[in-house]
Amino acid sequence: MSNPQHEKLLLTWKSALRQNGYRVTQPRLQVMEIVTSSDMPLTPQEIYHRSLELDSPPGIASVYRTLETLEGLGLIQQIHQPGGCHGIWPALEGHKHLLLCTKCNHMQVIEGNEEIAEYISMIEKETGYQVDDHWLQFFGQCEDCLN
Amino acid sequence: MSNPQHEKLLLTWKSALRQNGYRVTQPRLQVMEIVTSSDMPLTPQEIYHRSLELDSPPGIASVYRTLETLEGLGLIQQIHQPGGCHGIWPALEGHKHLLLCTKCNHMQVIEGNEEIAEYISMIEKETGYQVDDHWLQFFGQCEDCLN
DNA sequence: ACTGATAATGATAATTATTATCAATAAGGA
DNA sequence: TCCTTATTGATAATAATTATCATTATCAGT
Repeated sequence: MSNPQHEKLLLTWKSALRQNGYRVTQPRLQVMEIVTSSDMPLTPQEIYHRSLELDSPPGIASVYRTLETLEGLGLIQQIHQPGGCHGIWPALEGHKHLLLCTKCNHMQVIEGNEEIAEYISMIEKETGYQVDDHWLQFFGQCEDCLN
Repeated sequence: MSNPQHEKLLLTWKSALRQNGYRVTQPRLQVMEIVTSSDMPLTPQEIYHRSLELDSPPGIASVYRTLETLEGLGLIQQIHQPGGCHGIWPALEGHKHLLLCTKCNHMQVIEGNEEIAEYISMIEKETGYQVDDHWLQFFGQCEDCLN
């Protein structure tokens, strides 16, 4: 509803489906409508429950299938927030940045300094947000995996 | 095994348990041993499966309970990586940074620029990593929730 | 607009992950 | 060593996701 890209995005997605040999079906349209019009990230379950307000809601399986398809086309991505996922690691003291190897999953912790303090105050001014915390992770390959 | 903080961390955790009225039990020790000695984030399932190598492995329920306790004491935290979690959002084009309101879940996308380019090259020099991507999220309160 | 091939759906069973239950066990203070 | 009770193991319950398959609806070709 509040996403201004809503209409434009829907058109893009529909043609992306067609161009890749997928049919533009009712259940897919319903899911895409919900996803593109939301102003916050939604879980598959949340999308499904929102769809129940509609006249002929899609089955839960179609919601998952549609999301799988959209992700395969690179149209959606997962957003990660504290409180989800499962990677367990000893708690980090103070403010740290993470460096993760996408090959071997090795994780390295970097002491966070003032690298982005200026950036943060700029963001606060521009957006009106009060930034309490940030989360900076780098992904790449560690020394071992490069050789 | 490769975590150098291993022994020290275990001692810290054991006294933290005792100081908070928790008993230091066999299953808890087994889980803590696995978590502190790993050089990569592990899911509860991964921890459980690793524990099966041990002589009297803990039950799966105790693995979850131990992790819950350790998290409650602030000794562990979850690490999020692409591929987990469930928040669905239209794919972002180019490089963006995220601003998330921890009260209303509103998400705002910020155009990523060169704010941390210097920081990245410094990290590459210091660690030997090749950084392919990064992930910068800010958490706080949006303008609306502040009022 | 109609038709046919088949991709996609709905309903539901199966699988997987996590949490709850409760009698039996073991930690640790006296 | 004993006693209290926090904790455990086994397993049932719940929740989330994926697989199965007969039926349906999309859309290319008339």
